[in-house]
Formats: sequence, C-alpha cells, structure tokens
Amino acid sequence: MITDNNIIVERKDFEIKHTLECGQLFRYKDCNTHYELRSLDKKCILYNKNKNEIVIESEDKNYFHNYFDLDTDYSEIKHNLKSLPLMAESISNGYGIRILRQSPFETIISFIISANNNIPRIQKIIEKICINDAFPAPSELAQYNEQYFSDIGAGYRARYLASTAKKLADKEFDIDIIHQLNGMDANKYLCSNLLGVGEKVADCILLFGYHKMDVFPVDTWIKKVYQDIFKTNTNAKAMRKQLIDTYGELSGYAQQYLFYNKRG
DNA sequence: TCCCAGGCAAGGC
DNA sequence: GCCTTGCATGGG
Repeated sequence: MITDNNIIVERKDFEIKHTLECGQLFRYKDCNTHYELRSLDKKCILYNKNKNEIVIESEDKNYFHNYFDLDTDYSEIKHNLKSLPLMAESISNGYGIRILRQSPFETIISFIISANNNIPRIQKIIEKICINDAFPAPSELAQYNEQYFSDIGAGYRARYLASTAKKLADKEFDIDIIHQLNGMDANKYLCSNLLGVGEKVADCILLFGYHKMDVFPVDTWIKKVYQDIFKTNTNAKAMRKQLIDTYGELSGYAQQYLFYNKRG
C-alpha cells in the first residue's frame, strides 16, 4: 500500500460502482475487493475504506484528483437536477456517478469503437489496442493499418480507426481547439473531420473527454428514455435538441444518470 | 436462430 | 438538407 500517494475521498457523491460502470470508460476491472482502472499509461486502484470513505491508490495523485473531478460539488448538481423529468428516480439509482475527465485522444478512439457495439466487445478491442496496458500515443496508434484493426475484431470500424489515428498523429486535426468551442460547434468540428465520428459519438467525446455539459449523447438507451418522457418517437437529432432544452446546462450530467438508470 | 449493441458512411432523392 | 441501407462481430 502506497500510503503517501493515497487519495481519500468522501463516499458521499462518489460510488465507485456507479462511476465506473455507467459506460463512460472501458478500461476498468471489478476485482471483487477493489476496482482496477487505467487511463492513458496510468493505473489506479479504488476501494471503499469504510462506510464513508473511498481510497484511490496510484502513483500520480494529481492526475487522478483531476480525473475523478474531485473539485466539483455533485450535491449541488443533483439538487439542481432533481425536479426535472425522471431525475429523482435516476439520481436515486445512480447517486454516486461522477463525470470523469478523460483523455480526449483515448476517448475519441474508444468511442469510435463503441458505435453499434456492445460493452464487453468494446472492452476487448480496446484492450488489444493497448501496449502493456498503456493506451498508445497517436503516433503509435497510427502505425497500425486497417488490416490490423480488422484482425483484432474491430469489424467495419477498422477503416475509421486507421483514418482517424493517422489524422491525429499527423496533426491534421486540432484536438486542443475543441476546448474553446461550445458543444454545438465542437460537435460539428468532430463530425466533419473525423471518420467514424457521428453526432452521438461526438457528444460522448465532448462529455467524457472535454467535460462539456451542453451536449446529450442519444444512443439506443436514451431513445427509450425519450419515449418514456415524451410518449412519442422521432429521430435522434430532434431528440437531442429537445433533451438539451429540457435539461439545460446540466444536460451532460442528466444524460449519464438517465443512461445508467435505463440500462440497469 | 434471431435480435441487439453507447451508430456511422454513403448514396439516393 | 433528410431518409434509407449496408455493415463486422460477439453477447444474450
């Protein structure tokens, strides 16, 4: 145990299971007594110390303090959301969800893989891409060709991965400028420049990789949620607009509570 | 066996 | 612009 580098966090507003299993990251393992999590080339271990506290063991305290968004007050967020449609129920089920601050590059690649795919398979493909448990840098990933991605089971996404990896490695795409754009403009920038990134994947990248809350990823589960709320059906684009109108500047948070609640 | 999964690109209109 | 179609692969 690396006592000096442990982060101790209040368990109020942070339930490890909710935060890790709500579909925002893919590189974690439930090891029964603890969870193991990897981000880029870093690793941490999380477990409940007691009824009120969580321990995060790592070799980079600062990185994981930021990663777990520990400076944000989730009590206030949940308080402001709880009167909106389906939120009381969803928050009560996923009360310990936090939105992680993940690497934009790792998030872009991971969510291209996620399209029309199931979570166990997404996890397997990402694991195969990693080198000694570290997520490859853009220049490393760009050395793999389409055939490689196909061989590890990426299916028709192999072409998207090869294309996007190369674009990012060659800096034909400005991964940093997105921080300065609002959700709408950032979404357009991603969709129109990266193969394999459509409106939904772009919103996931913006929510999990850039911590933008004025987005609303609409996937198959959120489509069901939409019908629960509005008792009608429409296309994903219209759903997204209406959901952002409904949940406002807290849309990103709301979406995660709703997704976790619906998916179970 | 069949349907589904954190949808997308491409082509037709 | 919007709508439809084809798509790799494994889980349930």
